[in-house]
Amino acid sequence: MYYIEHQKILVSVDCIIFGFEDSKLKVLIGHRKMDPGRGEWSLYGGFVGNDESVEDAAQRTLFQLTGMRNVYMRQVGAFGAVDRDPGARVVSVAYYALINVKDYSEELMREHEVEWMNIEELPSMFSDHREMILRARQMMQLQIKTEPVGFQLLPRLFTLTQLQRLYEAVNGEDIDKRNFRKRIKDMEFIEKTQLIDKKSSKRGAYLYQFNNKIYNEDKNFKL
Amino acid sequence: MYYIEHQKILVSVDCIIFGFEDSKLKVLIGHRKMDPGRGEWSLYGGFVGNDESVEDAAQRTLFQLTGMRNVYMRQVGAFGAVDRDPGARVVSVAYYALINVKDYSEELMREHEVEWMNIEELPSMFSDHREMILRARQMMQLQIKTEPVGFQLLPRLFTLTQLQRLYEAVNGEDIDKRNFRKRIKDMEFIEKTQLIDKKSSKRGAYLYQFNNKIYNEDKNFKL
DNA sequence: TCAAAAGTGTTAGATTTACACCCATGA
DNA sequence: TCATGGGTGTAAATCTAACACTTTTGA
Repeated sequence: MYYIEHQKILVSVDCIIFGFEDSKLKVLIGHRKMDPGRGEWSLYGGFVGNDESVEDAAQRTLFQLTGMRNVYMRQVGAFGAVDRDPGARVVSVAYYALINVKDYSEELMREHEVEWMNIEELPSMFSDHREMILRARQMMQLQIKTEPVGFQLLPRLFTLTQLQRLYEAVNGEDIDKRNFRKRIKDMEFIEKTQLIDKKSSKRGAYLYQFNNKIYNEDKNFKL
Repeated sequence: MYYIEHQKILVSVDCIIFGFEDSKLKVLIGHRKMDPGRGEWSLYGGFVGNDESVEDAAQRTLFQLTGMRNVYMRQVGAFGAVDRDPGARVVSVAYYALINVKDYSEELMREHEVEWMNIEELPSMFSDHREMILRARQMMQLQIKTEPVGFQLLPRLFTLTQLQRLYEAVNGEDIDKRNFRKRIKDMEFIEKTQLIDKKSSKRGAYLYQFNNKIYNEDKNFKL
């Protein structure tokens, strides 16, 4: 074996799981179930095993929490302050994931005792978890401007108002409705269906869907 | 102690050191001096000790190689494939740094047997070091559009042509000279001095400098 | 009947892009 | 004297931002 003279360190992953509900960007957090720090608000995380990649560990952790696979996930970065975890030296790699709130069963939420917290109203949290969330949000804000990732947070069929509220929630500022719709119309991969949503208004609104095949033809997204 | 049931892993840092010379973006790489992989093209790296943050380890590693402190550095991310290092399981956190080629002594270059490699002509490299460099470059390309980090790669005094060549090298495409200079003129924190550089042309060109104090007043940068 | 959300175009201003010639100097 | 890099302005096209009213329908 090589590098034997060097010190090994615990490596963990933490999942920042974003969801969108009631026109608000939310993040899934719970109360820490182990010492030290038991009871504090915390991200859901796990340790990286010797025989799994860091990426796989993040996917596995997300699966444990949500039962979902093939979820959109991106690395936020490594957090490596010496005293970031009061229990031991742990270097953690944060990932953010985008899921549709409706796909996450309330049953699992109760089982893991996690809840959707409004991103604008984060409590103080265990270790550096709050900074992780803020960094993840910054990255997501950049990402969502140039790649069609917002659809991960919506149901397959969505109204234009929902889509607009999503962008407003992520970026934290209002968007002009007419300008927004004009830009959407230019994107052929956001397809209008003939279905009408009657839940959100009396009049009803057309439902749209993201067509990934068309998007892949020229990947021309800008919002 | 907590978390005792979990496995510890070697954590390393790798430094992607960018420089700018002969109108080309370059990266400092050398031949690996240890087994396994001895002799392969490699980034300069080091292991993270138990009592230093990952960030500090990166700064320390950079200092070992260049003798420089207070260098502009940003994390690229964690690389965690199980078999990325043939010697052992190692999770590595990559950082990129921007330095002025002139500040790096040829003596140290010889001592560490590293050289400036054109970013467009990267050889195949040890482990995932090539991917690290490519990711670092992508991040740098984004960064340099909205923050005045390019000056880190230039001497304190520079000509507008040098600055333009730098942006061309980073983004890999030519820029119109008149449009470029128009944009520069709008930025008050890029100050014209009365000094003339005679090295690069017979006529001579005015030297400019970045004024960080003025920049901090309203941080309005866009290129 | 009225409150609430859906839907729809135009215009002024700002920004971006394309483009060509003269200048100063050392070799 | 000429080759080399330094320096300069304008106009067309594109993009962005601001703005208000009509429609539909369930309560």
